[in-house]
Amino acid sequence: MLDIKFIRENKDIVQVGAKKKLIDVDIEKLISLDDERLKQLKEVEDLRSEINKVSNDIGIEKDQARRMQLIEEMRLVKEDIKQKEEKLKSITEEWQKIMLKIPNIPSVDTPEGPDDSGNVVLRSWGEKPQFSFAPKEHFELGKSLGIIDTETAADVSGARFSYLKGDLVFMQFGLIQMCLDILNNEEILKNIAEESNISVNPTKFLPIIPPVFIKPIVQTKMARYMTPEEHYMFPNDNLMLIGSAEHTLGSMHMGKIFEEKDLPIRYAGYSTAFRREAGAAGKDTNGILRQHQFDKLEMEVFSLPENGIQEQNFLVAIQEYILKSLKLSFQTVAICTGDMGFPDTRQIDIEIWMPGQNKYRETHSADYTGGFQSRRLNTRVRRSDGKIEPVHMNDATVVAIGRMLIAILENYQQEDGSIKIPEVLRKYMGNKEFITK
RNA sequence: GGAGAUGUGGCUGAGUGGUUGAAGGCACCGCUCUCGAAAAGCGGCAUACCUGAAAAGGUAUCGGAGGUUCAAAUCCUCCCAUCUCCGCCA
Repeated sequence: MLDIKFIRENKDIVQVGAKKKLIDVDIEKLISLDDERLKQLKEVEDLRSEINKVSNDIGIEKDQARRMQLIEEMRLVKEDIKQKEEKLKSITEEWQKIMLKIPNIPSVDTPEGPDDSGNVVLRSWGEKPQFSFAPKEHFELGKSLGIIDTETAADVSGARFSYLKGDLVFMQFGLIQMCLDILNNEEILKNIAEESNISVNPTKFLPIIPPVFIKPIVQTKMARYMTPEEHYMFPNDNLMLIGSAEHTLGSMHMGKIFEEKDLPIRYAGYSTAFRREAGAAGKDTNGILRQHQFDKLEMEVFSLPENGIQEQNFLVAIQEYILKSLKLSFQTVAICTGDMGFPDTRQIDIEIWMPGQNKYRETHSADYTGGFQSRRLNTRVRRSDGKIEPVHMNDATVVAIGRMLIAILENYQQEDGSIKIPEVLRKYMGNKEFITK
């Protein structure tokens, strides 16, 4: 969330920012509510102060009669506090509700727009592959090769589940291993940064396998996928399944204060992601594009505020480096105000060209949330001058398994229905060249 | 799942219901000493919020949430986590 002080001092910016994100909030109402809250808070604190003072006096008062009188007086003050506290509590609750609804403010370079039609292509890379035959969609290829089985999965688990089999499994782990090797190599990271003219520390990404369950209260602090319908809930255990490793990576340092010299901290988290896809009924129902369950390698970075944008650019550069290694044609897109995530101040997506579908499809996202999540999580940094402030947080996809497999299947398909394995992946797949029946 | 124990500041570790936001130690920062370092000495060292231009003052926080009390780290209830033993298990 945003800092209430910041909101008070920049109410126009906050109001306009929410409007651009098409989110309806009444900042004026929030501020008048905040005035009321502060007034009430002061009253309660003054009364408490009185009790504290007099209680000390009572402790050293020798005169029994005087003592009893003070105790009686304080008993009355306590009644008064109780009433005022209740009022404060209800005001604070309403205040909090509005605070949680205020989205992060879009960065100045975020394009304005109502929905994905307002997104702006920043750059594109690679030639779209030309085929001498009509390219197939991934589910046809996967089915005929016997490496994707959604039908059995539908019987066993329902729609939007799949069995990935054989070489596709090797490909999944090959991709993950390849990417971990990159993220664990400072030399490569340094080169990626230099080639994109990004000035960041080449600190490696520490690989993490995080929990896939999260407490709902913590999920709220991550401020992503806010409606309960988007999550698998386990009320008996008061737990829910994560929709992304981001949720349990970003919350790893709740309540912690970093030292300035320890930043940036970079993680590469591998986990299964679980999504109910409640709002996507009937959309992308074929194959493995939109699944309830998929594996994903995700980057999460904690940095100094002034380095946040550079970190995001760096994460995007890493994503692009990986796609270039795989020789996949893609475009990098600045997501507009109406399409971006609630906690994001700047969102950049990558879409890979999918020949079977004859369009670009989103495969990667890079979300810069600034201090928005960290303020809720209470993850901060102590600057060298002693000042403490929220750290800035970035998260970004490395490989989202379903979609990356689709991209490879569709782009590397051959006329006979076999799949040529991208060269960089072969060493992770027993030097195999093709996936065949 | 059963039995027991424990949760205090960055770490360690005291703490009888009444100037305890919390002794002592370590770590850290500053100063003195030194050519420099070490050692020693002196001082400083939690976070959030409120008031204030500032100095400063106030409130809250001793795993978490409630409660008792004029007053709670200290008493009560519930929850959570950790440790040990047993059981089960990849």
